[in-house]
Amino acid sequence: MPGPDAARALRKDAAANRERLLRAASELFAQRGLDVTLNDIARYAGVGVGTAYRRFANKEEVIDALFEERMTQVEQVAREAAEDPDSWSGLLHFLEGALDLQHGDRGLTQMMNNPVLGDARVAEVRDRIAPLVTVLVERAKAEGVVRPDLDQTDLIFVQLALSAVMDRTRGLAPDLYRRYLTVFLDGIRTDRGTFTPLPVPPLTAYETHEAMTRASRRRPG
Amino acid sequence: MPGPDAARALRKDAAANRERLLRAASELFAQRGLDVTLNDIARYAGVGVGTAYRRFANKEEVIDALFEERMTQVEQVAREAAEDPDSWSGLLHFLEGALDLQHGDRGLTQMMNNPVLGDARVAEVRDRIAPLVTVLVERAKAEGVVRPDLDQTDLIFVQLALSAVMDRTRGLAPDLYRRYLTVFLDGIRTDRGTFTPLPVPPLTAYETHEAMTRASRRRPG
DNA sequence: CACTAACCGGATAGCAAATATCCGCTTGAC
DNA sequence: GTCAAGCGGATATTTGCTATCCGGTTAGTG
Repeated sequence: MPGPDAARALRKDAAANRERLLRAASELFAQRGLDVTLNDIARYAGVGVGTAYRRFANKEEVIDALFEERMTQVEQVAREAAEDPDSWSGLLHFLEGALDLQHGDRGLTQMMNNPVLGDARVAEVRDRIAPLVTVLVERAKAEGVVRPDLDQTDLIFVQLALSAVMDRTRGLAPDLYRRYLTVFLDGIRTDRGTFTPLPVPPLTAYETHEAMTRASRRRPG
Repeated sequence: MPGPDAARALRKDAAANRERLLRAASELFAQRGLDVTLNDIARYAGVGVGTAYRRFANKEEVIDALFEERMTQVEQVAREAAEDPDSWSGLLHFLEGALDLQHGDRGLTQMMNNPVLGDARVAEVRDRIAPLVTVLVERAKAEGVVRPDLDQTDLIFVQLALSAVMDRTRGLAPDLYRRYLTVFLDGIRTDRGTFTPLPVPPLTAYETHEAMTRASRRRPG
């Protein structure tokens, strides 16, 4: 009885189904977040539930299989940002880029903000990304383009804060969060003569009420 | 068969138990959020489950009974803020006050940010508070102390964003959110010569990892 | 083509957690 | 003293997800 995915070549159809499952999971996670069911994923993939469970022991294994590639995207953004010769635009690039990824993928937000996976797995990725963020912030501080009391960890929490807005306004004004990103940036930049124009109009009072009144997820935070 | 709480005087012991239940609910909601069970509440109140269900048809009815007084606190803060002769300090007072209330009451955050109650109920409260916020923002804009593209609805979303941080760091650095409130305020104030010192130290990298790695609730969001 | 190990679908068993009821016993109020 | 009102808490019900099982199908090989 080989556990799911013992390291042995799968039959062609099985391998194909595994791929369909991963693609389906990827889409569903992006649209609806990580709490879709493995059964949902199977149905969406056009495959029996049994097949899903034969290929993956449980949902976490599916998440794990997608975790790497998603986090690599984030790492990529951080790396580009850290390599930007202009430290301010690097910072900008990182925050905008990371948030934009989450913007297109609800599951990614949950992967980044929740303990969905084993500590070890998460720690490994963090150890790859954290140093880049440190560079980003320290460099900007050294050059005096941002407030001196800014900390690397602040970027994490800002991202967390803004993703809460994103989540609430998804499907109504999905990029409203960019208003607050802009305000935040104006709050940390040294050379702010005049305000950076807000890139997105505010919601009307009615729309705001709509947004706050919609069901969340079930749950998420 | 009178439904729970038909408008008829309760026997003395019954009335007392109702009070104990409400007090228990208030504390549990504050500590653990709205998703505690009616059974939890009964146990905490030192009362049988049956008693709880005799007094309230379900948890929502308990929330509803507490909703009013909680929201009145928020309204109070908004009113004080709107009456502050200094429009900037009014704004400050509102945001700090509202967030501080949430700081001490996890359930309140959920009441404010989630559709836990009927639309009608929420709409009524909103109609009482929204005008005050409008005054606050419009006045500050008119006096030129904040950026002209600030909108009243922005205060709502900032509060939402910061409460996400608060929720994540509760029990580790419960007032970390004040860092980001300060940055936000620096991002909207016109007369910022120098940065407002951040009122709270950042988390260490390790603490940040801790915070992001802890279980959320079940979920919320 | 014949054969079989691998694979498939999806009904359904299992499980967990919350909700809500029921009923025999107790107590406040008149 | 009487009894409607109230009490406790074991337990039935519900809900929604997780995971298995098994009869039927198919890829791959000689």
